[in-house]
Amino acid sequence: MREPAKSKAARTIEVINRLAKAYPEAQCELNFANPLELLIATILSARCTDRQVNVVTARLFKKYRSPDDYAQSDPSDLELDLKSLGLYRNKAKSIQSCCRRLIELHGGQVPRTAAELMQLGGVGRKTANVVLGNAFNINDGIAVDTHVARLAGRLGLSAHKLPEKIEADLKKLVPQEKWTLFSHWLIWHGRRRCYARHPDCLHCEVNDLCPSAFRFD
DNA sequence: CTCCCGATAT
DNA sequence: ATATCAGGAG
Repeated sequence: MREPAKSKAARTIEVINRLAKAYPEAQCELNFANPLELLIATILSARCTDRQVNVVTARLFKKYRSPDDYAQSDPSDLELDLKSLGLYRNKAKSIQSCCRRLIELHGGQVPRTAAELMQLGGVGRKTANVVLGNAFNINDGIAVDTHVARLAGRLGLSAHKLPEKIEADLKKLVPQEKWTLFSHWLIWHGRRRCYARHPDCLHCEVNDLCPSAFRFD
């Protein structure tokens, strides 16, 4: 007699327990010293690796220390500083409009609600959730990036493609106090085991809980 | 939906 | 050569 299939809720809790044990040190891998730096770093992280972002921000954060520094800088100068990241024109434009509105609407301070963050240029749900969770320790949402989207699909936790819908599914399955950490666990697992191209299901800590395991050979 | 885009791994 | 990387705007 075979075990009845676990409910999705119970499976999610088991996945959380396993990944928490596998990655006890999981945390944000973008380097930052204050909320503004995390906001900028997260805008820059679109479609490029954290490692690349950290190389650029190491010198960027010495050159630009306040929203005014970004807002008043020559756009083409800022573009050059961001060139190695790709999408650098968009990112420069986003940072400048973001910092202008930061000054106009919030006195240069980074706001602490998703709605206010998303009114800033270049800031969507994912970036807002990252800043709230990692700069302010506010579990207001689950940051759904490329890794979280991919793993939520493979693990059978959401059948949707749109990040907002995936986030809504995950919020029902994950205890709110773990929303920020949950993103980190999936991201760390995505980077170290559940790769986009050839996931290492053989050594995966949750392969027995994963409906997609060993289907990538 | 398309566009933005360089660095890296395969 | 091609896929992928902490997405967001038009």
